[in-house]
Amino acid sequence: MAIQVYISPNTTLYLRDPQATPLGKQIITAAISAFDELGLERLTFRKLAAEVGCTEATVYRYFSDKQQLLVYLVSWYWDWVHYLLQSAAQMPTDPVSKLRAAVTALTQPMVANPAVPYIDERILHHVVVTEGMKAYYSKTTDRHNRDGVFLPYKQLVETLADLILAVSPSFAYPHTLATTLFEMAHNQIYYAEHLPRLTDVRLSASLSEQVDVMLQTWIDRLLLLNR
Amino acid sequence: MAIQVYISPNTTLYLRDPQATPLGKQIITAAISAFDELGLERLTFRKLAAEVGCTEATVYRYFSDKQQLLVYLVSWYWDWVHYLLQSAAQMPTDPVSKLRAAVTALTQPMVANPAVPYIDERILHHVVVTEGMKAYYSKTTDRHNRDGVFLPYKQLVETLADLILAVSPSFAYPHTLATTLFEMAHNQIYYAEHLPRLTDVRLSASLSEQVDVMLQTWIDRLLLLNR
DNA sequence: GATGAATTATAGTAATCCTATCATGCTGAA
DNA sequence: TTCAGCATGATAGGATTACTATAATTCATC
Repeated sequence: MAIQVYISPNTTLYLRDPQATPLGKQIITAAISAFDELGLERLTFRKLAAEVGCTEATVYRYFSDKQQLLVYLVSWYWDWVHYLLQSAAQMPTDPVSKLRAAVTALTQPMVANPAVPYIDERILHHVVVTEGMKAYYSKTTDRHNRDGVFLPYKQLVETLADLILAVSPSFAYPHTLATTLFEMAHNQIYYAEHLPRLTDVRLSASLSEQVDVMLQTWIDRLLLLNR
Repeated sequence: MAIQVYISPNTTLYLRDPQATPLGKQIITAAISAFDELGLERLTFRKLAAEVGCTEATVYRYFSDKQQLLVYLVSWYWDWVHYLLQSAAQMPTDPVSKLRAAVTALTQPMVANPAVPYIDERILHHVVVTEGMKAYYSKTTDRHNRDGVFLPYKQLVETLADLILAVSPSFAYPHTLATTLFEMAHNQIYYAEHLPRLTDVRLSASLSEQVDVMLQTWIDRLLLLNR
């Protein structure tokens, strides 16, 4: 695993590679902030272009529409989490510690990647928490999926599912548990922020730790205590 | 519990009560089909009005925008599920059977309600599976929440959380488990349909039963096997 | 049948979502 | 140096969407 991590999403995720030009990188930076502030529905390429200081048409040369732009960012995020997760799971030697380390990693994905100064992982994480599911709950999902756009997420799920099976080979639902853990890591944060009666974690500085402890409990009971 | 179930969503969920007029009922019927076919992004009040046979402005008199319309339908759905869940949990006497019956009920929410002929619960269920989370992952969520719009869902979560605590009073995460079960019941279906590598259930006539068995396993391991 | 309220139809504005075209400026090869 | 080729800017504009204002119509009641 290299120290510097360059993440290159699938080429069907953009019209022109935004990581290849300074303007493209500016668009990515501004897009992350704009998604965070406006959300998918209110974000327009006009506003984004105004933020970047270029024209609407220029943004359209990089991404065909805002849905593609969101999928691009989410895809980048999953690649980054995949790297963090594999790094964390590499050090422990026994399967249980590997899985525990992997789960902890996915509750703390807002570490900065020094190789990519134009992406603020902290803000991107928050964008994925609030907008991420819109990337694959859409009428464009089947087409995107045929283009291999969701491969990063699928591979990440496969990696975690393998760690789950290493701990408990007879567990019948490794993929479901993997996706459920990813979703819990996100929506528990969203609920704590917006709909606190839907969760048992509380908005505070220790939110990530609360979620980590909760997911470890899930692992304990689903896989370890009654093998 | 009455045999006929009339569900009356919060009055901030519409401008004019659609259940009070024949045209309003037609709008609901058409909206459910339109959301199913087009999804939130592609649905417009113009298309919906064309389907109903009225004008765009007429639809606007019932609902201020399509987001409100979606929240209305999802809210109606949660009230319906709440009724089904409580009916199912009423018969058993011991807490474990109550919880099991409740969980089974939420994997089969496409039963028809004879009191409401203008709503096809089967299609509405599918709409909630594919579009439901967009009702509360939105920049309008905080405002809607202040208006009490999500009360039906919160109450449903509270009901299931109580059933969970009755089985396992020391369990620390009853609300999180409740919401997770609701979400699994939906997204496992979505994944089976669109992203099968993210789940272990398979698209077939027995999909509901597969999900039921899976959720019962979750209950078993999280609450029962290691009390 | 007339009156007034409820509802609908018509029309129109502003914004959004794109696409097209042409000019300009920069870069790298001949 | 020149020139081809590409990226971007500038500008325009069309189709659709989102929403609103107002006129027209219906309908119950007196």
